[in-house]
Amino acid sequence: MPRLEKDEAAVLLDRFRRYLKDHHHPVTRQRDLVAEVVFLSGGHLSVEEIQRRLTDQGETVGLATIYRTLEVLVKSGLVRAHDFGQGFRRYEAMSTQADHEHLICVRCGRVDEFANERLERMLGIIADEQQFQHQRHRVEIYGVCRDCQRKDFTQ
Amino acid sequence: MPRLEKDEAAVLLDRFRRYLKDHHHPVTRQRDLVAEVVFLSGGHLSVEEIQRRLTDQGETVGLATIYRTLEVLVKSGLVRAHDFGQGFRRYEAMSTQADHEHLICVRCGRVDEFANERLERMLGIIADEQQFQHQRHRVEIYGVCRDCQRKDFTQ
DNA sequence: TTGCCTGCAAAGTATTTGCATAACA
DNA sequence: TGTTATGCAAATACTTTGCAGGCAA
Repeated sequence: MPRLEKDEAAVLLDRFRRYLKDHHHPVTRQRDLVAEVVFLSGGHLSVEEIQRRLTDQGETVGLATIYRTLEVLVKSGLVRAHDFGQGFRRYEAMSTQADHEHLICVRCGRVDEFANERLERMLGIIADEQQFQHQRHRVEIYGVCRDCQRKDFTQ
Repeated sequence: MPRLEKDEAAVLLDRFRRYLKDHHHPVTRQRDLVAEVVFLSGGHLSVEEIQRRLTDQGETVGLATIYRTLEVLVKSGLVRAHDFGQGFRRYEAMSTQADHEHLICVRCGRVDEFANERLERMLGIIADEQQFQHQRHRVEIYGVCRDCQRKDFTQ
């Protein structure tokens, strides 16, 4: 599971600040805080989880501001939005790592990642065959994660 | 693009009626109407589109009833629900055809299908490698469809 | 100083639920 | 006749928007 290093989070945060400046958007305390939480986590956070982490840090940022900051982060290309069909979105830092896809546990909701070059290539070829101009794709495998399989045995 | 034949729609409707009877759920006019629209279309309909088609037929079915009927249809296994990240769900008849994946046009929202056995096999293997118990998956390719590419040229 | 940001509350969108009435078996 | 469905309206969950006041450049 690729978790972002503290160094990488710092790099991303720097890029975000530069992005804001380049686009004449003020760099504010709230934007910094939200971005930092997403970059440091490296996981797939919901807005609720982001707000909880901020609260745990003793910071208060309004929900609307979190949503608005995430919008900017997505536009900047530093964060990616996901909809895993759970009724809300999840946000993920776009580190320098390669493209990856997701494994979603239907029991516990945990989201893991995997990367597979052959798969990526195959999708490009399939799109070509259909004369479809490929931009991006989404591959999600739903099932039971290792931990939840273990629980089946225990019980 | 596999569109369902009228005959196949009739078969599916029959199965749905039997499913209702087997589960001691009344077969009502509204359930019949909603199921028929989905089975005959063969596409990927939103609830709004389903209601519009019913209205066009001169039938009035309440929104809540459409949602409740779709829930039963999904439980019966005759219809599949999709979330293509457009802010609402789409529903598709599960014909006898093989598993397939989707191509979603980011311009016009059109949804096309493709089937690829090698891809299906590869996903099973990837899940195994990750010790993940594969149940189902979702592969979506986002980009520009043939028609919208053509429009680029014209303009 | 000027303009964009923030937080609150209100609005919005897709979907679900409660309840009185109506339809199926 | 006894369930269960239906339709309306209200509720819900997540997200977006309007606006008055507050920071960043």
